[in-house]
Amino acid sequence: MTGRSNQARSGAAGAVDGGAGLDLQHYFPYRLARLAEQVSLAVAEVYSERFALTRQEWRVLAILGARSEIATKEIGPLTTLDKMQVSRAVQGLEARGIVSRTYDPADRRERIVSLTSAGRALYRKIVPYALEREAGLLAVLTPEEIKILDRAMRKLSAGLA
Amino acid sequence: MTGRSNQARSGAAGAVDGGAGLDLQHYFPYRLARLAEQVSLAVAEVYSERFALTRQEWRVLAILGARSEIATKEIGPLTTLDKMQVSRAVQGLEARGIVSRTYDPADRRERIVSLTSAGRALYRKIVPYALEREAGLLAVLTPEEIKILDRAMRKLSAGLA
DNA sequence: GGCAAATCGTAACATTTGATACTATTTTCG
DNA sequence: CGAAAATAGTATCAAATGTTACGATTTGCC
Repeated sequence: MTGRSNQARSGAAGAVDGGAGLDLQHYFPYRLARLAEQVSLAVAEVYSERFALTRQEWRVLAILGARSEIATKEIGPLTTLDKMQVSRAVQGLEARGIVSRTYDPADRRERIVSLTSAGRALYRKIVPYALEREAGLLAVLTPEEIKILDRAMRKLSAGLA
Repeated sequence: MTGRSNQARSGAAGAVDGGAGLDLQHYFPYRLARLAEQVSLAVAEVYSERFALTRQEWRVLAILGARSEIATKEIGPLTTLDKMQVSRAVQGLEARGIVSRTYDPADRRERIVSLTSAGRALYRKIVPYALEREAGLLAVLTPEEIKILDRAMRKLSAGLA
């Protein structure tokens, strides 16, 4: 990704010659996927190993911690989960007493999800660890790097939407 | 991730109060996972929709394009795939005539994977699109931003290893 | 008002992915 | 040398995930 680092590097090691080469180790999409997976794994230690939540459940919990009560259909857009993932995550959380559900009286197709008090307690317990993890990750960067990384991520994301 | 953007923002919208809050939309691990998924999807258009390869098969092909011949056991570390994923990806590629395999005479447990000529042709066909995609993604960034992004990714990755 | 189309959430099925254990071979070392 | 341990790759089974279609309800429109 450093400029043309992935451009024609012909004649290398018996590879396909006469055309462009692609070095996977330096290919930006690969590197990004790899990093995201590493980070995801590191964060999963918090919610998964310590609190037995799936990634999807954790995302839903994170949203509910901030909103406390939410219509099921709003969860998807906020968590980047499709409606089936949301359905399963919420069912999982309900089975463990972390959320409860009621039907919206104004539209009985919809269900409202709320944190139980156990859910609120769990949220309060997890969040410090999650924030600590985030801070720990970013600690290797300078404030300047964080700022640019933030901007770059926004721009990349916007460029894809 | 911008400094303490995820720190205590108590009293917001009926949420859990008296403790720290975590805004998922600004939580770095979430944002990174989201971006990586977007990018992955964009790149998958190239190898998946146009050439019917899975992500794992594409990674193996990308390695073989540069090496042309490789021991199966070397593929995993180079592609971040576990040995089962490698096994399945290689089988898939072999079934489609993209690679062929022989047993290593020096150690008959090992198998050597090589690109067939059809595989080389496929590689040459895909690579330009893949590089074009990468360039397209990065085009929204300035050279300076690319440089810092590159550095930040390296540092984050190293910090996790 | 009433019927067609849309929406919400989930069930049911298919496919993908992950975990475990097995076969074949090679290496280690008593 | 030869038995025990290690290694490469894969089969097999279990779990997670994606897809399709459905039941219940609401909305739009004639």
